[in-house]
Amino acid sequence: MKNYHHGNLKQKLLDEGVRLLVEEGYEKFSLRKLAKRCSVSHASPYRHFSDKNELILAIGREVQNKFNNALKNALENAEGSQLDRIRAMGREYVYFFLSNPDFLELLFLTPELQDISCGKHEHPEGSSFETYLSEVLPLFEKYDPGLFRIPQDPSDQEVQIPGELLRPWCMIHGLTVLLVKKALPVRDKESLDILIDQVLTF
Amino acid sequence: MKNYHHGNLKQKLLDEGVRLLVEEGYEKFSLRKLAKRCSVSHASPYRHFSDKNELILAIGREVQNKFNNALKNALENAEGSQLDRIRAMGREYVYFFLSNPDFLELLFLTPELQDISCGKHEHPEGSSFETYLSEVLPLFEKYDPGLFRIPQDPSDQEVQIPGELLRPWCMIHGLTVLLVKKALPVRDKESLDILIDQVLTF
DNA sequence: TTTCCTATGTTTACACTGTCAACATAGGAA
DNA sequence: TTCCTATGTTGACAGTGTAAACATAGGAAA
Repeated sequence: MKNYHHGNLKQKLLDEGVRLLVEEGYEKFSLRKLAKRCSVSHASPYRHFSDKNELILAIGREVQNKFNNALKNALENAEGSQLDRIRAMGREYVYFFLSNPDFLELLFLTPELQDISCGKHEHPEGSSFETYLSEVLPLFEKYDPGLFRIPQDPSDQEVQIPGELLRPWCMIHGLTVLLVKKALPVRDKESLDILIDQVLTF
Repeated sequence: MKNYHHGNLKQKLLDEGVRLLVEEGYEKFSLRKLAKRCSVSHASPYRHFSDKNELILAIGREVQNKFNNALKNALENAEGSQLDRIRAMGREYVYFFLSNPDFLELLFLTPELQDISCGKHEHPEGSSFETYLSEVLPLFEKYDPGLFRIPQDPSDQEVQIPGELLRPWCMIHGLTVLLVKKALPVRDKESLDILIDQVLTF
């Protein structure tokens, strides 16, 4: 039997998994469909992931990395004032989820993935919020960097995120949800960018 | 056979459905479990709802109504300046989802439900965003009410929501997500309220 | 009262799902 | 050359959504 061993099934599962997720949506995603797509029997994913949850979590990390890189690039290539740079990142934030609406669910709603996107830092890449903080931090040298650390023990903590960083994040995330869910109609990219700037005004 | 006909199964499915959803979470929710809970055979829900989706959509509307009423009450009972009243509503917004985290998924992520929570108005109760707009509108008499209408045809529309209303909504929704997903630790209700006020400062 | 219709329930069946255990083999380590 | 293990396959199982065929309670009509 030829190609009994696949070679690099794990990565193929991840790549094809992202595609399947985009095509079918989170609800209709299934392990067996994914296995079939990779031309492999329905149980073989279990050699690489202990669980469906574990697979989706890994896919989430892939998407998370893309998202973080997109934000980082936008921030690094932006010019102008601090506010200009934050706005550039905000645009990228919106674009990212607008062109892949299912990623919004994936990153912020999958029960196991919420830790990745929002807070706890079990894997080295860090959460999008942490990336946001650490990237935006240099724009605000006046603050003590210690202020931005997300505490290890959530049970005994004071609110530590300064409003100057928290508020843009809340704002742009809320706007993204409204846009992705089509609560706000936008005519074209111009008016979208105007809307983003309008919202990111402090 | 006694009680062959149930009496009011439809409402019981909705009530028990909300409970099941809270207990098991959105992922593990199943029609058959719900039927068993209602002491009824697994196919009987189909006499009242054409679909699992349709049932969840109906449950969503129940939750939506609770949510809208909670916001409305908070706004009506609030005193003080316009900003004070918006902040009161913001607190209620956060409390609601913090005490029932699964409702956040239900209202804003269920594919079919996004229309309910966010924008399109197929049912009379209106979306939470519309409720928000129509309730908050009186606080801003200086604006033309026409500005706040969500347009019927999304394809040919200008951005029409004034920033004074859009920004608080984005803000409080983004904050809610961060809090529900535990990205931001809060010690107690006092510091939570401080955080909300901090974020809702314009 | 009797008849019969329909709303609402049940039963059975099917394809599909996640998951596991038993098995098979490719390809490197000893 | 031998054998081990990582990686694949096959078959089974319980649970899922859904549809079709069937049953009856309880009111409408006679």
